[in-house]
Amino acid sequence: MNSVLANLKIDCTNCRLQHLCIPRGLSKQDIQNLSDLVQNDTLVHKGDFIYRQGDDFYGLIAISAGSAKMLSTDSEGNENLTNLVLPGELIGFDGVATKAHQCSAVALETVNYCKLNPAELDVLCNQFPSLLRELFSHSCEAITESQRNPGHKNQAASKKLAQFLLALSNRLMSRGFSATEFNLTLNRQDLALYLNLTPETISRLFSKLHKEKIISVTGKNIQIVNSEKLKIIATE
Amino acid sequence: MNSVLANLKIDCTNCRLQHLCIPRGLSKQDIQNLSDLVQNDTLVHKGDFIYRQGDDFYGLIAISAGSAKMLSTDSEGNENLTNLVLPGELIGFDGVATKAHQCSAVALETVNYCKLNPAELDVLCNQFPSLLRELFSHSCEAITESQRNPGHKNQAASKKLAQFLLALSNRLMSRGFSATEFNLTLNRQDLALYLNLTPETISRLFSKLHKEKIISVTGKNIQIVNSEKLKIIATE
DNA sequence: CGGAAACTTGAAACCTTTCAAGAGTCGTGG
DNA sequence: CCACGACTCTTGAAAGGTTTCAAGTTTCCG
Repeated sequence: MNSVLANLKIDCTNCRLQHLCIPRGLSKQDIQNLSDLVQNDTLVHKGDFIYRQGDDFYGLIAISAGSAKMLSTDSEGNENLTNLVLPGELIGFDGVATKAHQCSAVALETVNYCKLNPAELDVLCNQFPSLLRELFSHSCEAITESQRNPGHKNQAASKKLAQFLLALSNRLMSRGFSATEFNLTLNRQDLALYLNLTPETISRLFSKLHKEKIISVTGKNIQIVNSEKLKIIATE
Repeated sequence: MNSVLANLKIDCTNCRLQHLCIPRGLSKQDIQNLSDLVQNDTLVHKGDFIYRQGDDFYGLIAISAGSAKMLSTDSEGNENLTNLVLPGELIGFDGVATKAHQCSAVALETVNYCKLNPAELDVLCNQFPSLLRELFSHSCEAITESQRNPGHKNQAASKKLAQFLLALSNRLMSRGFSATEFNLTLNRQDLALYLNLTPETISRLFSKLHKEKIISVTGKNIQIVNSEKLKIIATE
């Protein structure tokens, strides 16, 4: 590893995810103000909880590396997987209104994250309205997203899976990763929870898409072989 | 109608929905500040659009009377019904981040609404951080809600319908309406869109619940006859 | 009052789930 | 480094529930 690079302090002013994270659209001065409030680069391992449903509000968190899943247990005790979180995305909004988290965030692999603590969020609210405005914008975007893409509609299972794979491919590409080959950090059970299917159905669909040479599946390694056909399946 | 009451100007400081709407948790001074920025009581009729998907951001809107549905057409041209909106609820967040609305809001009956215009939202952002903070809190709540209750999970159709009816009953009750008898402002087609079922299935379920004397259905008039049994169906 | 739209009801088809069993993968310990 | 055990994944067959297609009935509104 390059030790010069390794010693550079990473903060918001030089983060490679600026265009996705809170700094998006902010002035240099605002990014500096933000950077002074943010706690950078906490590391957690696969399976660790970043926060748990029921915890006191832990802060707004930006995933800087790795991926995480959002879990929420409803009043009947059923566990739902509500989101897959990639680098540059913000989580923690579920603890703002009630001061206690309504979801759990679990690392799917080694994860680095930055955090704006509750106290610093208050500082920001009082002193830097433009930053708060940006956070407001982020949260509104999350609403729109979760309302417009209720990924769990009663569509054909193959359509839901194709849409998931294409969306993931796009999200990975916009983060600088390969759009055609990637590692699925969710296992079949988690993916089934997310898409409202059973693990068996997921497995059958993967096999079918593999046989048809539309994707190549080797365990969690996925290659998109024929994205055109995949798009056709995604639109039916 | 009582003319004295009718002539009283309704604003945020005397609104009966204070406990649900933006003023929730604000100081008297903040409510006054808010009230000065809000445009009160616009009236629209059944079928009218409050705003359309694609419109420039129209403002944050609080429904003060009546009900509305939120529609969004996805990239494939399929129309989804993402929400039923009741008095005291805020809409318009879908236009904040992009400055253009990602959903349409359509009145299901005569609707009155109050509006915080984009320009006033900016004033608020710069001058009254505590109000902006409250809005941020509202938007975070909406995220939590839409992520935790993806009302359209692949559950038994009867369970989804029972859950919908019970949730609607609770929401109406907390707004001062009857919890056991109400008018369904959504038609079967809209309800089917919302629950991800077909109108035929909705119709069959209503007939079944009616025969079993769990609810009484006469067109759009719904009475909850046996809420205990309905709760059992809702939890399976 | 009449026509269009919304709603209801029936029967068959289709797709996912469920249940079951076997195959593959991973990590730990000998 | 290999072996074992647990867990995950795959595959098959049957069952069940919603959708689809179709036709009839009711409601609403001009």
